[in-house]
Amino acid sequence: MIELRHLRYFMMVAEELHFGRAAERLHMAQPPLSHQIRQLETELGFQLFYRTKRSVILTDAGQVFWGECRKIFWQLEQAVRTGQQVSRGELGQLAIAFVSSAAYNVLPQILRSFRSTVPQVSLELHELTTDQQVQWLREGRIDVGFVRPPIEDETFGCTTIFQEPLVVALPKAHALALQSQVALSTLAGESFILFPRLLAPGLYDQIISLCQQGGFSPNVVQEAIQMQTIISLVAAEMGVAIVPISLQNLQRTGVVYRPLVEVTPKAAIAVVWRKLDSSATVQRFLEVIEQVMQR
Amino acid sequence: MIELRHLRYFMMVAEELHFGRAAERLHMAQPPLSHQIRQLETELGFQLFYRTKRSVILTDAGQVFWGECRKIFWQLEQAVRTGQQVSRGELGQLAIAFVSSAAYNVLPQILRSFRSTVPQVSLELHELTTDQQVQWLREGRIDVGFVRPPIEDETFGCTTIFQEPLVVALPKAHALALQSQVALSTLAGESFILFPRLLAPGLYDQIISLCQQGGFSPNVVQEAIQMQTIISLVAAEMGVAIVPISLQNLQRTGVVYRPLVEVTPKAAIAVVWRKLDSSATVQRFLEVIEQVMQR
DNA sequence: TAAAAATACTCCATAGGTATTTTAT
DNA sequence: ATAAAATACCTATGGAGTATTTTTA
Repeated sequence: MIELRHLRYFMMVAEELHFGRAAERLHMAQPPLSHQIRQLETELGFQLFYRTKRSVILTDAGQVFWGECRKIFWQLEQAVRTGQQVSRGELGQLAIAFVSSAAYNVLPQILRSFRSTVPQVSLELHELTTDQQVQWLREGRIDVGFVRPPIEDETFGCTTIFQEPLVVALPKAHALALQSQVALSTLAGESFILFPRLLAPGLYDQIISLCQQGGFSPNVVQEAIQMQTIISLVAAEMGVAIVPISLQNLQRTGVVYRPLVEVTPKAAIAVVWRKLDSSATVQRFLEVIEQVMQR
Repeated sequence: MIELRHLRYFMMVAEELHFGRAAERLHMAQPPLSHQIRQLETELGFQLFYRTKRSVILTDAGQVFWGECRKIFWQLEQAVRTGQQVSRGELGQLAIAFVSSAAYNVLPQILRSFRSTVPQVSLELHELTTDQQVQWLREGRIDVGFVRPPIEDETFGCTTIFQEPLVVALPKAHALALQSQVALSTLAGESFILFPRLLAPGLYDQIISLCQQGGFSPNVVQEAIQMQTIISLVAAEMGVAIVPISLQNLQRTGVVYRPLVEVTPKAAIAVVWRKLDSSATVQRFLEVIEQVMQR
């Protein structure tokens, strides 16, 4: 049975064309080296060297075999190297999902930082709602998600990485748009645009309880799934919306953002991943997030 | 130190995902297999399998490493296969030279036959004179030559493979062209076209002594190196020439070939090769020649 | 509790060492 | 005469076997 040892010895003898010197460089004695080469030759079924007692030269077949052996060792190095890279999460692919609003705050920084530390990981991005992300994570279609917490499933790891206050999005022509900040109670009679509770129950409940704190239940006239759509509907004067402050980064003509007079609960964004079977790449990604958050 | 044994074991465990069954298929016991895999993992510096006592699955790095290992084994097979082919002379290249007249008799058959038996040997052909071939052989620029014997050098192997009578090439308008065969003595007064003695001393001497047998020394008015040129000069009515009969295959308008009345010596063609350091490809080539000659 | 991997040890095959011979220059 | 590979024989590392324990589903 051919072993790499045989090939290593062969390469050295082929390089030195001298069994004694080759043995020396291999830190071994000459007779076992001769023996191993002989063994390799019988295993291969052809001569590698043309030996006279005074000189050793490669046969034609030996020369060709030498070239092939180089490829083998190169392949082996490649195998070890890429294996190690994957194990360190430096090579591979990562499927990431995010709620639409995450694209306006944490995501850009994190992705930039991750790409620069491990450029050999290819990314796949999906804009999904919180509940869709939970589903996709379970199915293994994504590896990490940026969601609106809380996440119930105990098999998932989940850390809040970002918190931001809520603001009111108003049509530009709206009377309240003249004020620099808006009191909750003044929104009592307004038409509200909101997303379906299922999509992000945590944030939904925060908004509802905030309204209750202002002494009213919001009159939801329209539901929309994406934050962009909600803002568009505000621009179309369909109503007002309470949204995370980072949505200000989505400047849309016809819409203005105003802070609330009251202290609002913070809308959080969290990373989620499968606690079991999370790859080194995911670990790397989480490390990068931690680093980014510290700054 | 990583050995192919480790990789073979790893491949089997990766295939079975079960140490017991893998060990069975490798005709060995389970504990040493576990041990070898562990050894491989420490050598590599990363985990290949994620093991619970109930199940074995490949890590991401393990999967990648598995793919790389497949390539390694494929490369190894390739190395052995091509080495064997080269050793059998079935793969490689062969530089062949030939005197111009050989192109009209033995060469075509031999090349056809060789190409069909060992199609993976690439051929390089050179039309050279006998003395040039000897030179090129010494310099290693060609591996075999088709020459006009004799060859003095004892380090060369040399076998006559073909013999042919000599004929007279005459201008079509020549008086002797009317005869179906020509007596030597009638050529006594003719102008002769001949090649320089150095190019093929054997054939040259044969022609000269043939003329002497006819009672005259040829009056050489023109020398030419290539047989085609000699025939062209005959066509141009510069003189007559004595040439090997296979030159009849070179039909040139204005030239006719006539046999001699006398029994002529035979012009021979021989193969030459370096006796020392002759590759398997050369051996193969010589075998093919032998076969072709037997038919 | 049962199946499967890991651990602990034992053994022997063989890689590798030493001494010597052979052979080509 | 000498350098270098081959041969003969010996040693000991470590690969593989057996018995047992550990672990988790």
